[in-house]
Amino acid sequence: MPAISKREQIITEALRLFYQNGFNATGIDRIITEAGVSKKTLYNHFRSKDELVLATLRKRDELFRNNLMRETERLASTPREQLLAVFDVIAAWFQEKGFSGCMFINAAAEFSDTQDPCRIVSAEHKRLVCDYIRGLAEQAGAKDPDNLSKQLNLLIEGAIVCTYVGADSDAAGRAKEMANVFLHSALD
Amino acid sequence: MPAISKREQIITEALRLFYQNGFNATGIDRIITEAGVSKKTLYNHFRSKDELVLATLRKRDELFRNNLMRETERLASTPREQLLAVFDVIAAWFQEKGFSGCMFINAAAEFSDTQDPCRIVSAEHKRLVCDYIRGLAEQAGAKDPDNLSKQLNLLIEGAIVCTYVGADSDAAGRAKEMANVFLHSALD
DNA sequence: TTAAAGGTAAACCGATCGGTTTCTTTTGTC
DNA sequence: GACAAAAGAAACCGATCGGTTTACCTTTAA
Repeated sequence: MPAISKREQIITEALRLFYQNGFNATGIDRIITEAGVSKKTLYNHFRSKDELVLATLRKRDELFRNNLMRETERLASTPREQLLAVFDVIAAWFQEKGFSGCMFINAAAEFSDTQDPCRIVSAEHKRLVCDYIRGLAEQAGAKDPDNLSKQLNLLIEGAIVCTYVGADSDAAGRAKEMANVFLHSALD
Repeated sequence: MPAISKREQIITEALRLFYQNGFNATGIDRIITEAGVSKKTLYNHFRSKDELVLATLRKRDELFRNNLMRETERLASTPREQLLAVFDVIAAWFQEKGFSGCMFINAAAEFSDTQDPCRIVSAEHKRLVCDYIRGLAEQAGAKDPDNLSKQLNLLIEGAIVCTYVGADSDAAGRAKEMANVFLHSALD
């Protein structure tokens, strides 16, 4: 067993390519070339491209949420401050080179069947991010944590789209200001 | 010259298929079959698939904004009410059968190059919608119409994503309530 | 020592991709 | 009725798609 398993190599490279260039636009041949792996090996680890796509989405969810939680808790110490810090974390994300929007929004755009496993994983990801925020809202003592978390989540999605599609360079900052308004009404 | 030109037939069908199934996933053969048109005719009217995609996006922008303005002005009479009515219009859009999110968000997901003409048209569309809202905000006498329009626009984008990706069934209603908060601070 | 497991490279598969070409038929106009 | 433009049907192009197969090469553990 090598330090980095072949499976991990493939997922890592597929993650990069799918995120950067889209799912349908990225062929298997491209993935195996850049991962430095043979086609047979890929199909030893994944039954089909669909299964690989699903595995990369799950990996992305894991990496994204871990980073979100780590950075949020690094930037602020109290739950209330953390609810705002979330917007600083996504602002930093928007600045990353290679930023290509939200991979799950992108996946939803390419897989039109709502029952497609990719769509289910994408909806699940959005729910999990919202769950994290609701946890912070509860800790902060919000009157209606569920409502507050859904409001902040909507602002996050809006900021992503305004930045990526609308090329609005300060959408994260605007969303943070807007979030502050709802924080006050939910916590004062 | 027939009542409906071949060009219009092609664009109409391409619009449906691209919106419903995605751009890369929709082949030329499928479009000509469903449009009832020969391949030669399609390539008489459009130099390439890329050009057809671009034409359908422009058509979509026209149809979408015309509908948005018409419905908004049908539902409410004063600019202030119209700013809120926008959210009722998108709520109705979300309910339409065949709703597949925002075609321009979807396009941005598939065309990763920011300089791609499709991306430029998509950004332009978002700007034009925002412009319309800013016009309403000006008429309503908002203190900072530009800021208000960007806030409301961000809420619209958030509602679209929460509905389509997150499967949140009341995102439009939530966005409307949130919009009302900013309307009050900008107009009172 | 050996044999299984897992790897590589490359040929191969049928299907589909975007796009072109050829030839025939229809269509609208003088 | 003659004629040119537009459209249709279908063969064809090279490239790529997702996926399989074959043959050979390492590693590793019994």
